[in-house]
Formats: sequence, structure tokens, C-alpha cells
Amino acid sequence: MSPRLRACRRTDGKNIYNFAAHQGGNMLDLHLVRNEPDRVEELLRRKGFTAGIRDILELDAERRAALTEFERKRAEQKKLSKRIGALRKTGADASDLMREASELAAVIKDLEAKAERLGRELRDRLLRVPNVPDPDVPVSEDESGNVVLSVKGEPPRFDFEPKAHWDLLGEAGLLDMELGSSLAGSGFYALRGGLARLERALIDLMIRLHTERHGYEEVATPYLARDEILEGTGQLPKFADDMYRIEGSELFLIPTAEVTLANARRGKVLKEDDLPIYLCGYTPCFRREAGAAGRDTRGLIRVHQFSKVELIKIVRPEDSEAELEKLVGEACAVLDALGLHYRTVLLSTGDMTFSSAKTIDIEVYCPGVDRWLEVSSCSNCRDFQARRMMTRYKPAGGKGTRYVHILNGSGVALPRLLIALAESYQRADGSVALPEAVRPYFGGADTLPGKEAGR
RNA sequence: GGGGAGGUGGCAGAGUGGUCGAAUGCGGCGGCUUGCUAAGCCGUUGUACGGUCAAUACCGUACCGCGGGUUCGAAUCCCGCCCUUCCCGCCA
Repeated sequence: MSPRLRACRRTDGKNIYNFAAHQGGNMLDLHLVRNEPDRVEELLRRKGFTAGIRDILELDAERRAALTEFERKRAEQKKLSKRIGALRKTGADASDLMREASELAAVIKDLEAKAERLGRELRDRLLRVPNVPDPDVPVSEDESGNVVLSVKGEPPRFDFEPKAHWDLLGEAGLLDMELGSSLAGSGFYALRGGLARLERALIDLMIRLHTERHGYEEVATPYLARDEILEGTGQLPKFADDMYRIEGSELFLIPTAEVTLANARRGKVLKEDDLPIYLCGYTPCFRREAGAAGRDTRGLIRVHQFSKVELIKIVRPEDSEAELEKLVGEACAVLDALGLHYRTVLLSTGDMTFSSAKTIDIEVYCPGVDRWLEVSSCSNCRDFQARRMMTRYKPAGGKGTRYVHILNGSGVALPRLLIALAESYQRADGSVALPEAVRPYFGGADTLPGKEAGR
């Protein structure tokens, strides 16, 4: 972790047992790592994590030994203290025992510090290990191994040369890149007139679809979150440089509402009846796009701030596989409603995110730029995030607690949806036909006017 | 920004520096009683980590917002932080 981040992080504390409790737990099931180190190592290697886990296991063994030693001494100390208390109650002299206890206390202090240090080291290491991919995820170093699962609809046909959105919308005065960059720098943009309104209309459409048809609860969360929240979903500690941080605080601008929505049940022990929980919300998303300099510099394809409707599911472990399929369908419903041409893609191990065990992307075809653009990424994180944020549930009738499974998916991301709509439904005169589904949210109009009619 | 109050187990709510993992109530679970319903009675009821292990079993340690300190011993005393809430001021 960067020094600057360390400085603003809450300390991991003296709770030497439950390094999970309040600051978020380890990501991998440590028992699984102990029992099947080779298998875990192999799965992690598929995801590009080559550091190995041998030294983690060593550290784990060391920590446990130190913990046991500490606990033995501590038990001794507690007995001594009780004897002292009993003695003093009778008025007898306990000074010998107290001297003994005092020496013991000094020893224990060291033992505790050692166990604590090892626990913290172990946790720091574990937090940087990505989630293991599902065994059936195609193995590849990069996106070349992705597998197209389905293709929906037909590419739109034109009797003229379709324009890229930056030309189409720029010429219409609806997309103002210059205004955005003059205010906040390159990578920022401004939507004007009908385009700004269209974005709001689409947000409204999507949220109504998900709440009314798919059973989600709409939640409007803060756009900033504390570091421990980001740690819960997996952006921290590894990806601090991808986010905007608020100077002088522990707050980051969220890169996605997944962060705040997935953490909505943080630290809770839920009842089985509470599950599944479906949450959806609209937020702007802020991304530094560090390392992406020079890529997709034109238009709205890759920008530092964009709007997105996000979907989150908190479910029982046995349901997460099926819920991922459902989630993809719910995100696709947006594109279906708008009549867009899209495909679903199973991401290979090399293209998945840190926290995901299995990811299916939805890519929409944009004829102006002649590319498939990702508008949604649906991931099953299984218990990876739940462990970090300590979200569990109590099985009905059963004993104990289990970690929930958490899924996230965009439902869907906006600028690229605007791109797809504009480029797919553009007319020769520069105007854009609006699909029927969006019209009720756009004052009933069937057209996004081009230059002449604009403003 | 200034001042006050407070953060205890699923919830509500006690708690004297020493046998407090924590009274009590509610809820939950098991049982009895009961012709439904309601009520009553008895028992039980947290989580995590570590160890032993055949074990859903036993032992140990930790957890009373988070962290640090004092002490032989801290829910209880001291310090810092976070959060909640009330009053005042200020700006929307």
C-alpha cells in the first residue's frame, strides 16, 4: 500500500484473533488455502497472481504458534489475578503473587505484540490476493481468451455513412468536450440540451425497469466512501491509484456504486429470510484511468466521470450461480427495451477483475465507431467481498453463520449507452430517432433533434 | 464552527476495577400445559480465532463503537478517533 494510503488508513488494531471483525476480513478462506494450497495456487496463477502462497502459509503457521503461546500465558495470568483478588478480599498479603503477576504481564505484552504483528502482516498479504476464478472460467492471459456466449439483434443498416458519436453529437452541439475539459481537464465532458435530458431519461427508465420488473430496491448512496468500504469490495489496498481521493480525509470518490451498495449490509448477520437482497442505484462514477493514457481519447468511450445504474445482489451461496445468469438477463433487458444490438461475453481469467470469480460482460455494438463497447460487467464475487466486509447470514434452523455471496452488475453504464443509441439510431440529417421505450421519459418526443432544431 | 448527552449481546436496557460473556425484559429455539387463538410454566439461546479430536464434542483466548494508556487485573479509570443525538451559531 502506498505510504500516503497507509497514513490515512485506520489501524488494523489489536484484535489479534478476528482480523476480520470490524476492519474487514481476509479475502481467501484461509482454511481452504491450508488444506488445498496447490489447487488455490493453480487457480490464482490463471488470474495472473504468480507470487505464490507458500510464504503466506508459513506466516500463518508462525502466527498461530505465537497466538497459542500468548494464550497459554494469558490463561495463567488470569488465574493468578483471580487468586490475588480472592486473597485481598480476605485482607491477606498478596504482594508475592503480585510481583509474580507483574513479571508475567511483561512477558505477555511481548507475546501479544508478536502475535499482533504477525497477524497484521498476514492480513496485509491476504488482502492483496485476488479472488480465485471458478474452475470453468476459460484460462487466458488476456481478453483474447474471452468467449462470446450470445449475440442479440442485428447491426443497424444505413443508407449513408454512420458517424461516430463525437462527430454526430458534437456537431449537434449536444456533446461539449471542450466545456468539460475547460472545467475539469481532459477526460471530462459536458452534455447539453437534449442529450443531458436523455441521460436523465435513461436513468429513470432503467431504475423503473429494475425496481418494478426485477424486484430491486432503489437506494441512493453517498458518492464518497471511506477507505475500509473500498477495502470491502476490493478496490483497496491494491488499486488506490485508480481512484480520486479527497485530500485530508479517508474518503474516495466511488469508482462505481458497487462500492456503496455491496457494502450496504456490511458487518451484519442476516436472517436467511432476508435473502436474496436486490439493490439498485444510480450514481456518478469517478475513475482516474491511470495507465490508460492515450486509449480511447476521443468522445465518451473512456472518461473520468460517468453515470451508471448499478445492480447488486446479496444471496445464499447455493443461489449465486443462478443469480448471475439472472443478473445478466436483467441488464440485457435494458438493451432489449431499447432495441440495441449486443452480445454477452464470458470473460477469461486474464480479463476478470480482482474480486470476481466469474464475470459476464455485455457489449453493445456501436456502428459509428464500429466497435463492441462494454456497457455492463456482471460478476459473481462469491464470498470474497462478504469475507472482507463481514456480511453473513444465519441459515434457518441451522447453527452458526455463513458468508453470503455478493454479485454486481451494471444495469447499465450510461455514456456508452448514449453512444450506442446515438450511433444506432442516427439519421442522415444529424438527428437521432428515439426508441419507443424511452419516449415516455423524454416528454413523449420521438427524436433527439440535430443541429438546426437544437436548443 | 461552539456546547451537552450517548454508543453494552438479535432488539430493549442494567452494570460497584476483581468468579462479567456480562443482570433483567423482549424475541428466537426445545419441552410441558392448553379442544382453536391468547396466555402460562420449565429449560435453552452470541461471534471469531486457536488447540485437542471420530465428533454438530471438549478446552483456551478474544470481543461491551475503534484504537492506545494506567493496573497484578478494565465494560468499568485516562487519552485520541469514529459514529449517533440534542441545543446554539453560520451557510444552503
